[in-house]
Amino acid sequence: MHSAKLPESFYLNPNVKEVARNLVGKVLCTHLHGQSLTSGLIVETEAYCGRNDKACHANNGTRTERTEVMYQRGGLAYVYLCYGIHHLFNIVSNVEGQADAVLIRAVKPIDGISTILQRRNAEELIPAVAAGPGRLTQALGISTDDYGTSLTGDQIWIEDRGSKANAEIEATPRIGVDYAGEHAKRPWRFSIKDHPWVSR
DNA sequence: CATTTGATGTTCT
DNA sequence: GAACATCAAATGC
Repeated sequence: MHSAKLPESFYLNPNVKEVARNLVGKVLCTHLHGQSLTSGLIVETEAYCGRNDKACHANNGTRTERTEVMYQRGGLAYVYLCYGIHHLFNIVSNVEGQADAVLIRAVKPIDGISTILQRRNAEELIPAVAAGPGRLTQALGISTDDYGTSLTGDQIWIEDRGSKANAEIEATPRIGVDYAGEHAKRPWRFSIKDHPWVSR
């Protein structure tokens, strides 16, 4: 079957929670550095809002070199280094000036399995290969070099392969943001219910 | 099993 | 100098 790359309009939605929920069940594809195409089914995302959300890097107009791309129009990649080791992949959403983004937390590999296993130095396809925000970036070859890459290009993009919409999506509190106080309890994490590839 | 700890480097105070 | 949207290996049951 022919798969459809999501258009820029998908990312311009001003409701970042809706974007995060809609991304669950889509397919994240990468074709980088002349290597094989790799892809994975998105099973878990988190929404970060630029206004009144202490967990967001660009909360309430905090504008730095690192977060600059979040203020651009939706449809760009926001990749940054976490804990000095892990590259975390986010999708910028909303229109220019509104710093919203969606963190991809887990995928289930579909295409380029052997390349993915090689990148992760793994033997077999188990959830530890790509269930986790630092893991899937390594599995798909994404790094901070890809900061600001447009998702309407041919390096990183997202497809709708018409996966079954009957999968139950649940909303739970975000992970690893306890420092954000009350905001950490917001149910802005979306995942496919009881899916074995959801992180933690 | 559960819990703890060390690795690692960029950003911001 | 502290904090940080994490992971994997080591330790304690």
